[in-house]
Amino acid sequence: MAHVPAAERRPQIVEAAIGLMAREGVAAGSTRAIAAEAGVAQAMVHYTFGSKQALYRSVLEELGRSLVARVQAALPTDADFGETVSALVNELWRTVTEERERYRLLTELIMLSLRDPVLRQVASEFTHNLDATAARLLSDAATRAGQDLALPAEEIARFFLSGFDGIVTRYLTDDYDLAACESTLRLMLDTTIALAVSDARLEPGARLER
Amino acid sequence: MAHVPAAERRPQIVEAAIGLMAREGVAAGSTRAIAAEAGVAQAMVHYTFGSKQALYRSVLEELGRSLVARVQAALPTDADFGETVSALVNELWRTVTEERERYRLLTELIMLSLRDPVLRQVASEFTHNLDATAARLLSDAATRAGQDLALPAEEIARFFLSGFDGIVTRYLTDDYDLAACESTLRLMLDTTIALAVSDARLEPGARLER
DNA sequence: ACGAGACTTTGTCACTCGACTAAGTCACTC
DNA sequence: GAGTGACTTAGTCGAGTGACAAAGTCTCGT
Repeated sequence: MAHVPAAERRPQIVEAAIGLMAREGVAAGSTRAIAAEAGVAQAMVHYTFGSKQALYRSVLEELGRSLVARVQAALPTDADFGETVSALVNELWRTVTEERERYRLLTELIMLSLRDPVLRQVASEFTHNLDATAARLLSDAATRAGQDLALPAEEIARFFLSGFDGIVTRYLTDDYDLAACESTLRLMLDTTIALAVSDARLEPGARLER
Repeated sequence: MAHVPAAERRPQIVEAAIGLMAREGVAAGSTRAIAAEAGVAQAMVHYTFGSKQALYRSVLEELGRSLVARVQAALPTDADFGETVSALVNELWRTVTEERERYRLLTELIMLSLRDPVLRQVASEFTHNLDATAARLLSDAATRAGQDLALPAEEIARFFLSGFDGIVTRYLTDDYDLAACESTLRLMLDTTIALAVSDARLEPGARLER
């Protein structure tokens, strides 16, 4: 193997880790298997990242980065509020279905991270980053359309992203019920838009105790 | 260790597995660790269940069974539609918050199961069972209140349960943002009820591409 | 009370894991 | 072009894994 600076080795190993783990699951992501996938010696992984945890951290960050980048790139330049939100949601869904294994890995990795104090931090930042990005996109779209949001953008973002996350879990569980997932997603999208633009809030509160 | 029929040994080991794995994560659920938690020899686990996979299967089934049982037990005897749904959702949320670690384990286990052909089946059945139960509870509540549902009960059930699942994921990710989760849940509940009883559907379709 | 079969234990097998060491090899700087 | 430091490799360590075999122990039906 030719000598390559660690800075170039890093993304190469991260990509190998993503490819392998997306294909065979997080549990298959041993340093040995990842090294083999990348075509380097096992000790290389520890030399480059220091620990398995640090590699996982990089993998998690890379998965989050690429997801957000792809969806943000689909932002329409001129469209009304509903169209803008629809376009973004469509791109998000398209990403999940086209890169299903990659997205499944992201979900697995987040669950795994919750047991590790360091990775937990990364997962938490990922979620908050997603929330903040969605909220910004929402309020930008409203401003551009000259509309006021009926609820705080953060609240709408959390509402939709939570729902989306649940739908994705179902999509991953049930291979073949794509139609049901898309129907639920459509409902979630329509609801979110209605929630965002309608002045009349849906039966205000007090349904939940405390 | 006294001699005990396998039929009694089984739930004892399952409970030990749940306790241990809820506390320390699925990854900590080796047959040795589980046996130690249950106070039996390691070989006992294989004698009783045949394989680790079969034990995990039993654990998954038990977690699902107890969750559904608890929520169903909270069904009000006489209440209008909104109150009934609210009561059930409150009980569901209370279950998740009170037995947080147990519920986190259920989530972890489902994700893990998706990589195993046998366990995948169990996870899929669990989800469908939840959907069917929720749909039945919904249409019963509507019937009792003399109301018609504006959408098929199954669709409403899937909508809510997807959203709930996503909120739980967030709750597990963010220890301290309980308030945000409960606020999103309230929104999800109000939306679901509005979706169920309103004649006017929210902006019918065409927002999602094929 | 005794035999059979269900339960239990100890011990081991073959394998995998993350991490590290020590001995290299290459590329870049002076 | 020599040498220094960054990169690469093979090899190993100790711990842990699921599974199983063999031998021992108890319980229940007869």
